[in-house]
Amino acid sequence: MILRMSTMFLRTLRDDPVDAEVPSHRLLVRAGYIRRASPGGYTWLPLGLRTLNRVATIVREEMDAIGAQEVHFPAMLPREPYETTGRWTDYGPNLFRLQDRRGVDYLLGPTHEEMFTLLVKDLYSSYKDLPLWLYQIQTKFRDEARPRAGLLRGREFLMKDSYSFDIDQDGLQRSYDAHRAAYLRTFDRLGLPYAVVSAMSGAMGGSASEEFLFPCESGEDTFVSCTKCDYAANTEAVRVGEPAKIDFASFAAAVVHDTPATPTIATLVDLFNSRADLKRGDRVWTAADTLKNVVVNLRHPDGRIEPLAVGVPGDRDVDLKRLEAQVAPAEIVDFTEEDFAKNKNLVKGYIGPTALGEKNASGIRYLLDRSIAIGSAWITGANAPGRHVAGLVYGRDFSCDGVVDAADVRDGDPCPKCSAKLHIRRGIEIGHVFQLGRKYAEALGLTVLDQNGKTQVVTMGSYGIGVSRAVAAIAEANHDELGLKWPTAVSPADVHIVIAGKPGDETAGAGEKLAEELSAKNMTVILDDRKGVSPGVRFKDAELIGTPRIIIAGRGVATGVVEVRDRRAGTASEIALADAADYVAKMPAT
RNA sequence: CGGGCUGUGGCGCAGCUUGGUUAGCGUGCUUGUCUGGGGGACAAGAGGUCGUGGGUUCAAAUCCCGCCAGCCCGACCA
Repeated sequence: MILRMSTMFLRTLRDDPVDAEVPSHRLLVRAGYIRRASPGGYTWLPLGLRTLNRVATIVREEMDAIGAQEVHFPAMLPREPYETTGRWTDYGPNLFRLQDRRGVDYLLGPTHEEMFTLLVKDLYSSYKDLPLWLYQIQTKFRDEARPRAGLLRGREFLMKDSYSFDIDQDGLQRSYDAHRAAYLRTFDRLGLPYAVVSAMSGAMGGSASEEFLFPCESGEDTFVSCTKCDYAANTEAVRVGEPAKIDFASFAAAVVHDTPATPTIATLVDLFNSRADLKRGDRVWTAADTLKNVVVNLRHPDGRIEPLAVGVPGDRDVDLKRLEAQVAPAEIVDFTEEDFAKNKNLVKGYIGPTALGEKNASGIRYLLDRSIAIGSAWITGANAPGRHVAGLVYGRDFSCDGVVDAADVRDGDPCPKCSAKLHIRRGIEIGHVFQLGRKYAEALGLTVLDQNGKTQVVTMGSYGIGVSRAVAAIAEANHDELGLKWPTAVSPADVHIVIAGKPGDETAGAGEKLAEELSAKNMTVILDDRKGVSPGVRFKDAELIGTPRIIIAGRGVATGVVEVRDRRAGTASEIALADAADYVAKMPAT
């Protein structure tokens, strides 16, 4: 197939679009792959659509290869199934909702667990039919509060979602493993580097869940990987080990001190180190000796607001994403000045554990970070303006209503598995495999009869790949200052022919002939046959568009050679015109 | 959700402080001539509800208010 630049619907931009910050967004717009159509919505131009389709094809091939079967649902879905599973409410403002002319509610599907579950319920009723793996490649809608970074976080995007249906947990594990393996092959073929990280969430119990993250500075997820063992996890999912108990039998009783004007951890530590009666003999006090207590509000899906206090070591911040993952589906919202005003037992800046907890004065549920050991002694708020208490011992002087993983995770923290140092990085989520269990099957009544004629609730898994996001991630991973440089497997064309000679000379004929030969070998060729465009522009556009091979039909044609460039390796060789098509066809994929 | 910055031909920008002829520059686009291996040269053109709605004024791109959109930062501080 020959794509002629003279007629292709394409306009490359000389300047970077100013509103595009991340490289993939900037280059995909500049090279004429996509155009913004609405906040978080993008139009795919011919080049972009070719790449999108190639990514989708690879995903499809790998799904088909493990025996999954493709179906296709509507994007516009009825309310009722989502009402049944509670997600009409749980998804909150992230769900696009609409009504028909009679006022009946619909939604634009953010993901399709309910519909797949009902489809299988509709048609299957025996264990003999299982396992069953179904998938679709479908446009998804999520009303993101802040779409950004082009395709990386849109409100409308293309996703492959698949679902497995098994009679029991063993079957689910096999389905999960098969999908996980297919994902590894898929991302390898797409030329995307990835880290597979544990995304197991406390609130979800033992359900296994792993994310495939493309490591990248502009990513929105933060994950850790161990420098020594194979442990890797989303920071939200990091579970630190239980600390050893400390014997506090010999500890002195807690003492309340006047600590005027110490509303922050830094001022508090400075005061303790500068006052003769407070400083320690053996070492200076640090922020890690203090216990800070943060109060937030939880907004439950039904709209109920519940205050929650969390205690973490003073040298750490509360990681709201981590905390939110554990209180899901509740969301965390600010604890405001008005809330402080309403609860007289909370003294802002001087909140201490003795006022917190369901049994204490404030009545606010109080959770302690898991890293805090029983028997550890702390400097912390004394619940009175300008007063702190020192030597307050957990397990002797105060208690809590539960433990939580809330403190931020840092580079160099010990690995929960082997205690070596953790390395922290950012990444873009490009895939997610998840053992759903029976939640949806139970809610929607998907059961089959087992070999004993007994009714069994089906066990499900769900597996997603962000197809349009993968295009952006591949662009992030494959570009330089000149433009894109696609892996062979997803490039919009296999080769780009630049005609660099004078108009009317033999270079145009040579380019045409080469294009025909390559096309006959089943390759897709971009042929720059534009009239009156200078060689410089042709070179720049070829590099910007970024096919892995570029052929220059220029001054060499007179002596029977063309230049063949490897855009990814940055190398070039002179090849005889007559051999060029064979040579390019045999170049290894990169 | 909060804060900051921004919105002027396709793209990148100036003009706004201090309101006042026909809103300007680069690039891109059209036409012509030249050029032809790194976004080439010269010339002549087309293209604008100055994001949007309201207000102030004799007069608004410019001042004021609302809204919409974009980018960045933040979201808890014991």
